[in-house]
Amino acid sequence: MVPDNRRRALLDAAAKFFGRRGFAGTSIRDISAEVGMLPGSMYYHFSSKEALLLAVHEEGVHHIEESVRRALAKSSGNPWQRLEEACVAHLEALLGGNEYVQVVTPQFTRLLPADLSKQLVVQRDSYESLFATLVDAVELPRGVNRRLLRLTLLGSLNWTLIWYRKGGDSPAQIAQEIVRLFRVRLDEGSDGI
Amino acid sequence: MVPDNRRRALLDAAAKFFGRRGFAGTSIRDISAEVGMLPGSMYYHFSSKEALLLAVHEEGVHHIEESVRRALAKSSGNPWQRLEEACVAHLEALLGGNEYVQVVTPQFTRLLPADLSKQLVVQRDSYESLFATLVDAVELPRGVNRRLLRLTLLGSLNWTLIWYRKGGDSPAQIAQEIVRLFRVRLDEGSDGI
DNA sequence: CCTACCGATCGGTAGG
DNA sequence: CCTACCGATCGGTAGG
Repeated sequence: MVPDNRRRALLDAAAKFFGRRGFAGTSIRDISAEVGMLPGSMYYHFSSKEALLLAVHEEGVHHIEESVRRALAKSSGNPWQRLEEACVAHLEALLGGNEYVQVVTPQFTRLLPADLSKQLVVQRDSYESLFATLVDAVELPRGVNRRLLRLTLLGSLNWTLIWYRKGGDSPAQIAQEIVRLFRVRLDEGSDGI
Repeated sequence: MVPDNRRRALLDAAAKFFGRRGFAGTSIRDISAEVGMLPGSMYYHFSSKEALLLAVHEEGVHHIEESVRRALAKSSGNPWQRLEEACVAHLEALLGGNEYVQVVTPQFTRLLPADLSKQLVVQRDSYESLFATLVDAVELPRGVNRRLLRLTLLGSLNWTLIWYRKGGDSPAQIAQEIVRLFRVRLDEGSDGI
């Protein structure tokens, strides 16, 4: 029965500002004012600005990872279908409106001080290896660079954060179309065409 | 015979810091110290921190655009070949070590104040429409979303900034492999297979 | 370009 | 969580 609504509110506000203005571009005063708190009071809930970001990032990773794990738990398809379902879940989490996920991208991390950046990478680690496992399971024709496929597929999905606007195709449709862009021919390797 | 070495040095230092730490994460003092100048002296060369960024960004866009235009001027291939050559030139400019180009990406722009962000988008405008023209010229099978292809291809290329390290495949090889990932099957539409 | 400086804002803290 | 405050740093300027 602990009323950590204040902590929750701080996290929400931090996610919003960090995602839109970046870490350096956001002040403790921005965040605390958003929740009607005085700047110093934030330090009752978090030990530092960096600790706040770590908490936001962890929750963002968790949100995406759970979305994908749920999708995979329901899936019984072949490797290509599982990969596609994972991509759909990934994009639904990424574009679904959750503010925390905006902070879960290497482009965001790259601008941070090295030590802070490393801690975020650790938080993403298990999710990224999950994704690698899915790509590894897929059959490919000889000569296709599996690592490049993984990086390019993930990059294409994450890049939607830049251009996606509500009102057009749904995140799920976009993910399916993107996977199809890669899959169609590559998939033939396993069909023997 | 104007010795604008100092202006040049400021631009170089700004490109370096903006690219690595972001706009908000870089101070005038970082930049001026890098070139052995006092903070106030920068304002003799540029009217504001924003003006400095605008100049860096403009040069970054110019660098990429010229690389692509040169490649296209030499090219006499079909639309797919021209698109591939443009992608190669794009990636060679992006990964070739020029510090200015790190600032030429929507992910960087997204964190900026809206009015500044808009000015950068204007600077990128002509280059992006050049790229759109190339994608428009390519033959595609029915059902392939041309806009999505363009966004995904460009996203894949730009995403290499995240993971590219010297020592592996060259930027040109990576660009060719990425285009092939998209092209192989899509291209068949025009071959009637 | 330097000197010398401005007011504003920064992340963070002591004490309650 | 607020009060009250700290030293450091910020973008920028006047005057030369």
